[in-house]
Amino acid sequence: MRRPFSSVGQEATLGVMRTADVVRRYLGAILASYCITLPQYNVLRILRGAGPTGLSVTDVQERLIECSPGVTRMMDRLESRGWVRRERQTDDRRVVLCFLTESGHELTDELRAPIDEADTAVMAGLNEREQRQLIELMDRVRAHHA
Amino acid sequence: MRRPFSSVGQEATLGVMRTADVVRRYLGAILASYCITLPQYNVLRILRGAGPTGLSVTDVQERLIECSPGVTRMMDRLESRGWVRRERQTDDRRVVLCFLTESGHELTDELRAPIDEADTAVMAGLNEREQRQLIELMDRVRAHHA
DNA sequence: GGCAACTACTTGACACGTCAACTATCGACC
DNA sequence: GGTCGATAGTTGACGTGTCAAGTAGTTGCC
Repeated sequence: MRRPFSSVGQEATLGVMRTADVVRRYLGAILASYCITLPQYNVLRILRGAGPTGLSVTDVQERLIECSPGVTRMMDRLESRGWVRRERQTDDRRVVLCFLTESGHELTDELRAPIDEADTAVMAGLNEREQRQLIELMDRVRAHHA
Repeated sequence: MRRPFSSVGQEATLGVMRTADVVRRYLGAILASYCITLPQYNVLRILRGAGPTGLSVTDVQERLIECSPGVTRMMDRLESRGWVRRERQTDDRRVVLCFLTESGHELTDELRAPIDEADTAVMAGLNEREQRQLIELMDRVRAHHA
């Protein structure tokens, strides 16, 4: 090893960020062949889960744990590609509801299997018990800061 | 839980990315009070580790696992803030060597303790044994795809 | 010497993520 | 009913990560 870590915490934080980069790049490469990015796919997946009632920009933002300006602009792109439709709520006109279009449903249908496969493949260095262990450890890291 | 995961792999990949976001935001918040970003600090830390011989842009890029264009532009900013000095190597004029300046040394000296503390704090949900376990699991995830 | 292939880096373009500031709307209270 | 504060969303600006294309310099081979 080139770098001597100055603490276990440092090694862990760097490890988490490096591992996330590996995962992101792996999934991103799969999605690139469908001309969509990982953040965009995540939004579509969230809207899909919401069903026909749709979600407000704030709802999507909360599920992404990301700032709302980013969501607005993401929706701009997703709408211009025809995967998302936006509509102002009538009873509270401040709220913008977002829905998956028919085309968006088709895309997420098509992507479900390859992404599921990729999620499994990228974690293939660990068996199922170890993956659950990893999940639990990470859950506790996040829980401690919530 | 709102979202039922369709596989253990999916839960693990989402967990890794969410945990990395938490870590990034936590460390980023500490660094923001020193008017520097996490990626910038990482570059300074790398240059510091290299010592007075400096590092080429490619060397830095390899350690960051990031594309070189990003490194060039990061160096532009770090140089304009006076933390980094660049110099063309004389025996191979394609290579640009990067060095930490005196000011850059002072900043990294000042940041070492608070960042060490933050690395520990952000992982405080796990004891040391668990942190080592997490590190080992993540190492194996990365090793499997290297 | 001269040309071709390669390497190191830079630049342009675009997708994000984030902060600050702004607009539109709602709700509550006088 | 009108004003004030809160809320939902948008826009501008900037740092960053990435791809594609371009430039400068090096090496190898004739």
